Amino acid sequence: MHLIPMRLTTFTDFSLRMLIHIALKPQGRATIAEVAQAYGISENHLMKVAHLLGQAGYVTTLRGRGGGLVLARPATDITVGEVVRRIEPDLALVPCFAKGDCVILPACRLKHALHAAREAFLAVLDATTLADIAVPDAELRGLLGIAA
Amino acid sequence: MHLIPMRLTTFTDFSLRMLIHIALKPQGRATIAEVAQAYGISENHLMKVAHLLGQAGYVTTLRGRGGGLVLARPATDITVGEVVRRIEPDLALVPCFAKGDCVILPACRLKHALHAAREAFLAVLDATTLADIAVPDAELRGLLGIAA
DNA sequence: CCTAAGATGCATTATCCATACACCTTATAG
DNA sequence: CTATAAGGTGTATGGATAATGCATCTTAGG
Repeated sequence: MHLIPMRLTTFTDFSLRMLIHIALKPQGRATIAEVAQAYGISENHLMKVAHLLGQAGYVTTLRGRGGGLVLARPATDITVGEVVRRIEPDLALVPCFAKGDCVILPACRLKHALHAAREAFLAVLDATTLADIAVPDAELRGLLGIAA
Repeated sequence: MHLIPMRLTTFTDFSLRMLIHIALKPQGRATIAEVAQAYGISENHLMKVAHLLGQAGYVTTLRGRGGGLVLARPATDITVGEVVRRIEPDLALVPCFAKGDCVILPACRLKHALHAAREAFLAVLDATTLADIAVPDAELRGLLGIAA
């Protein structure tokens, strides 16, 4: 038996917000400072998010003047499930005995149910693409202060 | 947009373990001290768990000598999903704007996807009963030190 | 070569949960 | 009727983890 920490951290939250923001920009380019301001969140933290998104191959990061972030793959090709799996640290398949503190592990049936439930959770997110959640309508752009 | 803290706390973990333990006992009765010892977990914490399980109507708590905990409903009637929904504090439907810190809430499409994913997660657990995960085989009882 | 942008590491702070402790209540045995 | 075994309750402490802040470096245009 074990505990599946399935909390989505703000790190993952910010990752998704950032991708949405970039996808909504007419030219498809945004800077960290711009996203941080739009959502009123920490620029420092966002920088780390941006870096990881770059390393994971979701965005291309451009340094220097006129730089910023650009989607590295089409929005229709990036699923929410994929991003969550990649960004959320504890969603990775961790052996239940990571802490080795459960006695009935070998015979634990709850483990299977929890695993199946988690897969069902991710399956729904796998069916949702960035294009689905970043529809460039006027309302969304308005709320984010993005000119059409 | 928001963040769904879907981590299962040890509180929920203990709740399920405790229910399993009671269900596995030949006479269907267990004490807090006994369960705490079997799993090597905090008796203090377990006591709060036991109390909540009692309030939620899953067990009947009996004070005094010869007391302990007894299932208040048949194991085939208690689903894991039901317990998780009841015990996990943040799984309750919290408005996304609980913190009021997200700008695009009104137009947020990610919200819907996350909500659907959570429902899929719980649906799997709804299909699992306590009887399914507390099968009284020799292995499980052996690991818990429960005599048949 | 100045400035705008991201990269990186470290330190600090905040949050939340698990745990411990202290004391109370209930009930049965003898 | 008292001792003891059980659960009930509230407060306080500690620890893990994550969010944040700060300092410094690197890269690229103009």
